[in-house]
Amino acid sequence: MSFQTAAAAASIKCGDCPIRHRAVCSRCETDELRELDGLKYYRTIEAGQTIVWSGDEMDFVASLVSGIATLSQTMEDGRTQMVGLLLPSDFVGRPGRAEAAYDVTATTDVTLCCFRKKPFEALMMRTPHIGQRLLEMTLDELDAAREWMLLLGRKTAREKIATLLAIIIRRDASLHLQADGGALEFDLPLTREAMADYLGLTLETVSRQISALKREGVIELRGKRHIVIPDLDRLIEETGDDSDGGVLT
Amino acid sequence: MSFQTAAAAASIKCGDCPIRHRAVCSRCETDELRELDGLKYYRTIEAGQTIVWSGDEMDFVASLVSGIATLSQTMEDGRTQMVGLLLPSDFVGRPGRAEAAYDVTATTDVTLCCFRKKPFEALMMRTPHIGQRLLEMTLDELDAAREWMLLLGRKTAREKIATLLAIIIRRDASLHLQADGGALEFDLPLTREAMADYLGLTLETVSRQISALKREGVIELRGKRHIVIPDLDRLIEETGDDSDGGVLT
DNA sequence: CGCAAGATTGACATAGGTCAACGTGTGTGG
DNA sequence: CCACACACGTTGACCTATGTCAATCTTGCG
Repeated sequence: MSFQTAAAAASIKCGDCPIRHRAVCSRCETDELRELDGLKYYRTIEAGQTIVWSGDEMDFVASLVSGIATLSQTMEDGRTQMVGLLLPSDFVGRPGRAEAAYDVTATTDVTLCCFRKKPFEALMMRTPHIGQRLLEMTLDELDAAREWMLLLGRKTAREKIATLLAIIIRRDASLHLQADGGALEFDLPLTREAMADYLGLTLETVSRQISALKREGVIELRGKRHIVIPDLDRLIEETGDDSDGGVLT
Repeated sequence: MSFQTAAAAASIKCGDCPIRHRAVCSRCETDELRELDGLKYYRTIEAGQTIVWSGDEMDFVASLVSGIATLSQTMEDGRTQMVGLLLPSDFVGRPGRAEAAYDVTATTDVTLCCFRKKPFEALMMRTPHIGQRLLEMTLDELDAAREWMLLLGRKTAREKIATLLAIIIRRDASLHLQADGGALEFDLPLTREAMADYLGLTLETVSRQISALKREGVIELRGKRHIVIPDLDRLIEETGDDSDGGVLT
């Protein structure tokens, strides 16, 4: 497991932090921020590296500053299921728990803003704003997990793929908004295997369904990872969800 | 939707409440309890009735006092997936959200301890103990949801059934502890259809797998709903989980 | 250039879904 | 007190979506 302290990142002041308004610390006042500023330290992890293994002692919690990481569980015989996708501003670790419950793996290069667990927990007791925000974030994650349960339990392979693509777009849309009428496009941040682990499929099925969607014109591929959606409504029909879904509204 | 105020239940003082030490209010001090006592009202729902429909305006939150309820999501074409099982002390509703996100259905007769949402939210702002406990409970639910994602995405039908039985036993064990060496037994609180909705299977598959487990002596049936486990380790082997699993330890 | 790592595709196997018939048991009304 | 209806459960025959195994293609990189 390789990591290093990011010399450059270490100098970021919380006030300038890119995830300032979305992370656990988003509700903190100036003086609370100052305290966090003193506690925090940055850590960077290269793409492909595992950040923590399930069962490891975990003496820190963190906010994901940049990059993408996955939470996954693996059975003894190797079957694995992704149980969460961590994006910038998401929280890693659980206050009040000593051991990691899941494997956390960096999908791209990742920067974490870490806090040693004990001081963080102490701060949390003194600072209701942090607990409040963490509750809100946890409730959102619970909703996402439950939406995923519907996908895993009841959707077909094709619906699963379409849903994943739609979710990635929805997320992307909230950042670099694109022309409404025009074609949407984005880079898949996941390998076929990672997609399979997320969707409860095999990579072969993922590959076949992507090919099928391409053949039928629902999506276009530019290279293996870059996807173009000529007609978003068409894609959304394929997800099996209620037609609206609140995308881009 | 039929419900009524439980005249008898209405007189329960928080101090005597059966879920006093596990629910959202578990950390509250005497004076905080007094305040809750003033806010709360009881509501009972008969087995089979739906408590709220997904999308409904929801102007209350509640603790489940007795009985069992389910959270589920249904797709337009009728496919449904249970996304949570609510047991006594579990919390219903989400502070800060106006509409219910899931159908909540009473599986058995159910008693709720309700709070109108606005006053409860206000109380939560003033009383960190409630938010803290709710965070803890939400984190536990998130873990449970993620464990269920592994089951839905990667387990075989047989493993799914065995896991469900093991979970019910684990829960039961924490109440009426039974002789360690002796056979464990319990009543299934769910129909085959509800089990299927929980496990992402059809009821036929559930029925077949239960028959198979019976045929092979992993379980015994007394009537349709009462289950006897002659050898717990044997059942746990069938779940596909790590051998220990922390059951009864 | 030539190999890995990722991705695609094909042939085939199978777990679980679907449709349909048949049990079982319990509460209700004649 | 019977019977019969209805909800729940079981079982069978068959089908299909997805998994498995294996060969081949593509592409970026040392």
